[in-house]
Amino acid sequence: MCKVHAMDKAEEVLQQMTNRGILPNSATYNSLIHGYYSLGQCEEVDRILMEMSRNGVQPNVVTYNIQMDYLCKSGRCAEARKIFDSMISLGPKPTITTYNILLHGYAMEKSFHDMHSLIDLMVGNGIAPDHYVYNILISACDKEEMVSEVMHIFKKMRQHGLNPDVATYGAVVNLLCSMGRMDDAMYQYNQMITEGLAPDIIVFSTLISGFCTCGKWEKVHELFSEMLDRGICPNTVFFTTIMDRLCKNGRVMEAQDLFDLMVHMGVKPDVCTYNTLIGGFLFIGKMDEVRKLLDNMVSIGMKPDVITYNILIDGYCKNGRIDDALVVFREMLAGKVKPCIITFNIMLGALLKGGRKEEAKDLFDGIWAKGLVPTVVTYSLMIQKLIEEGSLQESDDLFLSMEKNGCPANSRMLNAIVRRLLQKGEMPRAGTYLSKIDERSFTIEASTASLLTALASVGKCQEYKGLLPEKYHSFLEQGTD
DNA sequence: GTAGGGTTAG
Repeated sequence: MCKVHAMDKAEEVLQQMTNRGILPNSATYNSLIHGYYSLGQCEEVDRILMEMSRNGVQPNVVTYNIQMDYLCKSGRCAEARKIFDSMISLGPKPTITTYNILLHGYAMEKSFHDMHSLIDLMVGNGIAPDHYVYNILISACDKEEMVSEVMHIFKKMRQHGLNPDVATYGAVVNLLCSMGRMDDAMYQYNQMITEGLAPDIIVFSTLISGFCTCGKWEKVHELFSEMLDRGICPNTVFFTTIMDRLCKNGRVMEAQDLFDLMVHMGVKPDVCTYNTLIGGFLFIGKMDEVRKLLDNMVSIGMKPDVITYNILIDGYCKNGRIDDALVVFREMLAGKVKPCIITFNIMLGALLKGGRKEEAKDLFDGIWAKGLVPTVVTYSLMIQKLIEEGSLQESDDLFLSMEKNGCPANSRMLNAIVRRLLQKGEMPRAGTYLSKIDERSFTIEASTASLLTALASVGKCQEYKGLLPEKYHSFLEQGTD
């Protein structure tokens, strides 16, 4: 019942069992906690946790895993890590699932350093990596230069006695398709069939999206019939995935055609489908089409959700209509779809970019009153603006208070700060933040490195060397060639 | 019994 989100029914059963003197245990409560988290109802989770402790039922490893998974998927890995650390020191002992949940969280924020040190810790604690570990690693790779890395991991897993499964191939095919390397993707697809694995709907949607993006319609049709021949029915996610890829490539009218096709085939669009298409029309600035879709949504009884609003606000901002975005934002504050931290991040970013710092500052200060927690992205936006306008003491203070509030900077944020400081010619401070990248074993991004190189080429190499950590001197020297 | 990976929107 929890899995199908029939929480009222589940609560009823809980009530019945209690009435008959059958005491719920951790597994009973875990089912409810998982159900409420997947509906985003954290107050209900807190209520269950209180009830658990009142009845003397201890949370077990699964309880913590569920909580960690929720935190990681909400972009709050730092908080999940705290639970993990307390499990290491006080128990219950993390299982391979616990490691994988955190690993996936780090993968979502592309913290490769954290991923690798977690795998080291796991192996050090006597747990051998399984399929999940390898598949998470592969799916975190999303850049051209990572293809060889992925192929390496691919080989390595076989050496450890784990044969790639459908999800492994799915991740590899996805990477190749996103690089536009359709021939290589098809090679892997054929390879997987040779190994006796049955391609599923995800593999087909990935390949078909790839061919749609490059307009190879004959391959699209070929794969689509092969999918049907294998008895796989296209579903909502399948169509939405392809529509998203089309929209991102500016082929919004083709996405619209697909929308019509899915309706024609009797596959029901969901909120995500509408949001995808709305985002597409905003991207090409067709506001009348956006309006039509919103009306259409409401007319069939589908409710726009927080993401619909975020897409709208973001779209208005990107079309230079910040005041229209603010109107929507205020509607949210007053209405029943409450803004989330991402809504704030979008609005903050747009106000700062538009030079409206005072309004941004007020918005930032109001986050806590809405019961929301700022993320690295939120702080990063504010800090970069402070640097840009030269309020360096203030930016340092905000950085410190951020980390003190349990939100440690990640690699991307530190790199962004260093780039801003370099652009402002603030070498000693850039040096300080470069050292933080080093201390935390993060790596310097290509764009940061090339900025260092470019700066050195204006002839101040020696002067800069005294201000930056020695490790980065080679970038300066490249600039003097 | 309850928890984890590869396609979809901010």
